[in-house]
Parts: sequence; structure tokens; C-alpha cells
Amino acid sequence: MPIRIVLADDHVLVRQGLRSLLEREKFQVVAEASDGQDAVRLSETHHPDIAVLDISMPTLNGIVAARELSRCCAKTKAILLTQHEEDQYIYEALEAGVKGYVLKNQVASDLIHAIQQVSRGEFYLSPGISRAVVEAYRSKSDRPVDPLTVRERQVLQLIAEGKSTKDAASLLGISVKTAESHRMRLMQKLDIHETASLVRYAVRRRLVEP
Amino acid sequence: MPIRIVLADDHVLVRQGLRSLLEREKFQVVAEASDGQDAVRLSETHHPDIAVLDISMPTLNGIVAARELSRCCAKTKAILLTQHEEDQYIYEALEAGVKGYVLKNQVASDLIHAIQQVSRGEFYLSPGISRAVVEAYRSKSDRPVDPLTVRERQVLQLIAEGKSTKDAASLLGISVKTAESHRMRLMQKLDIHETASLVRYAVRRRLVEP
DNA sequence: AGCCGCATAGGGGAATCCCCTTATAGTTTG
DNA sequence: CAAACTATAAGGGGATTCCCCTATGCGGCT
Repeated sequence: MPIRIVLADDHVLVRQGLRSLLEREKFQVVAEASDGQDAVRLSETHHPDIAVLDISMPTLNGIVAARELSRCCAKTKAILLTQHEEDQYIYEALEAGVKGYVLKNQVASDLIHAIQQVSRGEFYLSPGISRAVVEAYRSKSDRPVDPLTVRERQVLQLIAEGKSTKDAASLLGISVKTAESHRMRLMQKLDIHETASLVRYAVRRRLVEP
Repeated sequence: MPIRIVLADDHVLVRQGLRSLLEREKFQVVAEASDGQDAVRLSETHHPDIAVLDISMPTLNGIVAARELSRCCAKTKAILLTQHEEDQYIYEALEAGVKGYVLKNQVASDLIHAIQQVSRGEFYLSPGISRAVVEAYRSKSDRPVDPLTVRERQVLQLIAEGKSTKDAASLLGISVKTAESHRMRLMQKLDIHETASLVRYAVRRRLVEP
């Protein structure tokens, strides 16, 4: 029985390329998602062994999606794909229950190994980020976490992507007033008072691409 | 005789995914490059029919590399890959002699078509950017690296810094309504309709720090 | 001379943002 | 268990954004 995979990346072309790679290795890609919410939804449906998640995705980024997955689909193990190796989110990723962390500027065999290793219940980290992991753990005590809750971060990401509060609400399946509440509270927490600064904050935090 | 291709993208994983896709379609990938200089060098060596170039690459970005190619390897036709639907990129790309322009959030068949069409000597543009191309050709005489006027850029910067239109107006010593006019016109020019996207644009253009 | 882009300025209106308040229910933590 | 935090929802209201529209004066180009 082949290893079953859900594949999430917002670039269709990249996604199909990865799919082609994985299928060549006899993995079974049971579903593709172009955003975090889809990735979670499809994982709930298909119960794959592995979810390969790009970090920068609309609606839910890969880390938040991984956190969701560890709640709703404990069987599914998340492997994150990322472009940047100076990623300060490695810590959060590990905290979110991610089992593998693969850099996009590694060779394909790296992802293959990651999938095999993770599906055996082990961890996998791309070469070159071990240092970053150590860094992350070292500064664990004085880590500059942003004080936001998961929900607030979701709302923030959608706002920064250019969605209105109303759009964000319907995308998250909550009331407009609830979304407004989240938005207001996160702005209070961050001591930010306009959308513009909010967006710059989100860009700094790599919640969205500039 | 298969169509011979040089493939350039700084993310190895993405590159190998694309290669897998292309080889499935019986194209022959004769070389891979992880930056623009390599792409040019390898094209000089292998004289491929097509060079598939990611736009964002180290040393030489895809557009500059395409310009080099049109000088040194006239036979090789450049196809650009990009994430963003940025109008001014398209303009620069066409000026650089690019024959195809494919968005990463298009399906793989789009790239396949692009390669086939371009190798036949035609142009190929991903659906959804034709409008931008028309725009680009319409204003062919002046080169809008950034299509904004000085005043519009000033307003944009202040907006992106978190100032309200009113604040921007008083900082520039003009009427609120004038500032609003500038703001509206620059948003029209950029085809942007919310503050958030405006801020991300300003960050990309390095008008403000994220 | 006439057209065009640019900066200036304003009217008006619908939608959205920003911020205040209150309230309930569930979870986590001390 | 109580306290704290979180997610949910809602009412209200002033400020701002977003997008129409018109209009004037200035400089440059053909």
C-alpha cells in the first residue's frame, strides 16, 4: 500500500511539478490544495499519511494548517515546504506538531527522504536548518512570539492579503462582527491602529509575501 | 527530435518538479540552472530551443537573463515563469525579447502549451495577463518602470507608512481632496483596490520598510 | 493651436474601518 | 474551583476608504 499524500501549494504549476516527482516515486497523491483551508478540509476527507504544505499560502499558512491538522487528523503527519532557510518560524512549526521541514532549494530526493522517514514515525529536517533549529531552541526563553492567538493570526493574514473584514469572516465561516472583534483585539495587542501598519507587520512576520 | 530546454529556477525542488513534468511530455531538459548567469552560460553551451526562466533568481533575474540570451543565443527563445501578475514586469519582459510569459498559478498544461507554441515561433501569454500586455504596448513610448508620477509615489509612500489620506495631504501641504485624487489615480494605474495590497506593493518597490 | 498628462481641488455616496461596549460559552491554568 | 484566556456574536457611531463625477491651470509635444 503506497504512502498517501495531500499536497498543498498555492502555485498550481509548482504543485503539479511536485506531484509528478512524487508519483514517479510511487507515492500516491490523493488530493491537491491551493490554500491552507483546503489542505485541512481535504485531509479531513482523505485521511492521508502525509500532508506536504507550503508555508506561504493564502487563507491559512502552512504552519497554521499544520496546527489544525494535529487537532483534527492526528494520523496525518505534516511536512512543511519553505523557500527561506533563515526562517524564524521553525520553532513555531515544531510547536505546531510538524514532523518534517524541507527547504525548496534542496534536491527532490530530500523531499522523498522526508516523506519516507516521517511516514515511519521519525522526524526529518533538511540539511542546513539544524543550525536554525538549535538557534530557535536556544532562544526559546526569550523568543519574541507575537502575542496573537491562532484565530487572530488567521484574521491578520487575510487582512494583509487584501481581504476586507467581511471577506475574512465568510472565508473563516464566522460572523462579520466576530471577525471585527478579532481584528480589533489583535490591533490593540500589537498597538497598531491602521491597516497599513498591520500589513507591514504581517510581512515582517512572514505571514504574507510582500 | 525533441524540443531541447534549459530550465532555470533557484529552488532546486521546484526545478526538479518542473523537469519531471516536462520530461513526462517528452521534452528534453538539457541543463538546469539555479541562477541567471548559469542559465545564460548553459544556454551558450547547449543552444537549447527554449529557456524556461524563473523571474526571481540570484545574480541575474529572469528578465535580465532573457535580455542576455537575445544577444548571445538568438536561436534560444525565453519563456518567463513568475508568481506575480505584475504589470511592469511584463512590460520589461517583452522589451527584453521574451517569447512567453507563464504564471506559476496556472496549470502545468499552460507551460506545456507555452513551450510548444513558442518553439513554433509564436508568442504565448498565460490567460489573465493579456490586459496588462495591452496596457504595456499602449504606453509603449515611455518606459514605466514604475508607472507612477513623483507626487503619486509620495502619496503612496505615506499611505504605506500608515498615514491616512488626510495626514498625507497635510504633510504634503495639499488639500485632502487632491491627495485623494492622487491616491485614487495611482490605485487605478496599479490595478489595486485595497490599502493592504497597496502596502505590499510599496514594500516590494522598497518605498517603505516592511 | 490643440491635445495630453499632471497637479490641483471639490461634491457626493456606499462600503469599510476603527473603536467602544456587552455577553455567553468553552478551555486552560493556577 | 476560581480565574484567566479565548472564540463567538452583536449594537452603535464617527472616521476613513474607495470610487464615481467635474473642473482649472500649467507645461510639453506634434
